[in-house]
Amino acid sequence: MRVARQDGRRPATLRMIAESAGVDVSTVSRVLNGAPEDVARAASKDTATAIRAVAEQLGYRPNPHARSLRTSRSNLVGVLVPRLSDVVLATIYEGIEDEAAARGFATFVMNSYDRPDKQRARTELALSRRVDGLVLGDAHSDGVVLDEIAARGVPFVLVSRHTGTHPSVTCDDYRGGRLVAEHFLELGHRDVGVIAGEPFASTGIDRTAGFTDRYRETGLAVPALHSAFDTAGGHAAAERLLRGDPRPTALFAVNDFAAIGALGAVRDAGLVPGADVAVAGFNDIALAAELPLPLTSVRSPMHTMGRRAMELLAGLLGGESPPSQRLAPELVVRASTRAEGR
Amino acid sequence: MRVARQDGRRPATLRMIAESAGVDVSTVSRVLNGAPEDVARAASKDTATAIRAVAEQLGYRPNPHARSLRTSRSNLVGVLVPRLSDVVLATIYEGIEDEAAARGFATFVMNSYDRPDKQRARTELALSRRVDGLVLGDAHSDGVVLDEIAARGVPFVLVSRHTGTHPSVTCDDYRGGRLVAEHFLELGHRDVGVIAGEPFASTGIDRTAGFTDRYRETGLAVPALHSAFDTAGGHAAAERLLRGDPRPTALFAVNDFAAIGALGAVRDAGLVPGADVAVAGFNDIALAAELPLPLTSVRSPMHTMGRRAMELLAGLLGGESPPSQRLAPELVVRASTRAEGR
DNA sequence: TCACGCTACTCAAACGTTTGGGAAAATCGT
DNA sequence: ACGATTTTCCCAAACGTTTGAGTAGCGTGA
Repeated sequence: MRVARQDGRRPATLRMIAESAGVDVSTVSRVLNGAPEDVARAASKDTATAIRAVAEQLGYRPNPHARSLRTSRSNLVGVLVPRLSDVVLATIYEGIEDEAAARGFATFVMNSYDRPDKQRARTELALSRRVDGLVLGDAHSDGVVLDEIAARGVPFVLVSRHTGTHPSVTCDDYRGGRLVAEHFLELGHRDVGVIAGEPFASTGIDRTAGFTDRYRETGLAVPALHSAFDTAGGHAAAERLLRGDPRPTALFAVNDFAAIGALGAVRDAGLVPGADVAVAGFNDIALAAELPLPLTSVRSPMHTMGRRAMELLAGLLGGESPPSQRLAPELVVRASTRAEGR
Repeated sequence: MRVARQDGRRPATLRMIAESAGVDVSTVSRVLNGAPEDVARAASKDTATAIRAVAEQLGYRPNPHARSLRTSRSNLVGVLVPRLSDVVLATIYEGIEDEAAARGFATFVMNSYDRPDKQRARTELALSRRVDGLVLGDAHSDGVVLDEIAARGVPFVLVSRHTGTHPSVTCDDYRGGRLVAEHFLELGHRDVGVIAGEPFASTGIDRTAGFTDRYRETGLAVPALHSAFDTAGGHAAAERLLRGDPRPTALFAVNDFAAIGALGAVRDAGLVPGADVAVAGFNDIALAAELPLPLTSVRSPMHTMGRRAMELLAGLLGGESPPSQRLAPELVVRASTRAEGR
């Protein structure tokens, strides 16, 4: 096993290798960490392999702090999310992390709890850690914190939510909302309601807009209620919508957790979810398929969104200005809308 | 708004402050980043305030790379978890992050997917980033990867799972298992089964042991089946347990997601969960209370575990050797076990 | 033979901090 | 008034890298 490496001693440095190989540290640097053309001009094939041998034997790992200090590039990126214990954001972050790792970046994640003061404070913290850029999953549609960050010239991309013209990778939420509307219309639902999520999140806004636009096109108005993105929020909103007259026969929650809460509210109202009232959610989290009453949901490519966002940021850091992306959603129909409404 | 700071220009350095204040950079360093006694010996009250004024005006932030290079301390810690999109681990990580931030540490999180090769690779990555220490949430009970890490002299603490004598912060899982057994016994369940989780995780092992020990004390044997920690795993294991003769009237899943899967399996078997078969889980994730059939579960202090783990690591890095901690679990009874079994 | 251009290197400075060791100036004790 | 002490500060080296600029030695063509 190649475990022991350098047990008690300090980590190997370029200088140690240089001395051991009888060359200058600059030569070692170019051979070990330089571009192929650099290494060609820096040393003969023989010295290069000799250097590499010593490096391997000493277990050399470049010191990232020294490198960052010299190059003023940290290969660090900061990631801000509303809340990591929300599985949607956690999954997006997994995508970000995977892509970042593949590109040699390391990431810091932090929760902003969707609070502007925390957003500012956490951004500040990331910046003080000298990140090269940021991936923001907690953009608010008013965009004020974002504009502040942009004004400071910090490269960043948005993920999941979008705002203004800032580069972003999102799901085509509007399209997703329409998909649900189509589905409900096909099932014959004419009295429906939307649990619209937080008013500052483009996800909820767009999903709601897609849905209501489609209904408006058929001449039907749709009541929509804002709510927290969690079960409690969904429950409360559904409760109120179910008191409407006429009572909706189908509910669209812009988020799976809210949809789960809605299922509970339907049951609490003495109705049978899926039969009396159809319920659809959004994101298609793993749990949706496993619920006692499997939940119809719009699958959003969360992991891919994360990857793409990191790709975009890498592009940005490389001096390009890659275009925003909107990824296609997909409706997954399950029992919670399969039985005929009414 | 104090936004503009230093728009286009490079970040402020000690030298810039020193020149602007007419003192040496070492003086500035001591005043700005030194211990109170240091600053006292470094400059008069007046110069100190003058220096601080300039620093503030220039928006000075110490360069962490330069500092780390000089001190060979990074104030970085690496965190390894099986999977961040598991809400249990995400919540623990939130605790870690909160405590780390409060102590001026930044954290890298990475998924190991409970695979030893990934554990090694990710550890290597963290180490190459020069973390001061690690928090490991993915310890396997065989402990081989851990021993390798320990042999390299890297400070680390375990969280959620424990192994050997490595410092750890865990829930008292054994106790938690016993609590569920007590509860089941009080309800009169004599034929029960355990969905035991992965065989390499101390969480599953201890929870199962606590439960079966309690039953053994009353002279009853308990069938236990290993499973993945997710709904699918719980579903499959429950299915098999329900085929037992006599058929169990209560199931204990060592994890809430597995419990949710078990609920589905009970229903699929034509039985009524909560009435025909009681089901209890572990962790008491937020969802447990919100399910159509609210789930009885053992609450484990996930966030606190994270915080404490980071505290422990900080202690370790400070040269102490703080003792491992086992935090108390708490049984939360809900409808999934409230109706009489049988 | 000499100017020339390679090849294979070396030199030295710089990135922004921290920190041990002074040292000049001010203050104090007697 | 003079040595001792304290206050207030400066000097310089070091952490490990990268990178622009140079150079010794060698082969080549005329």
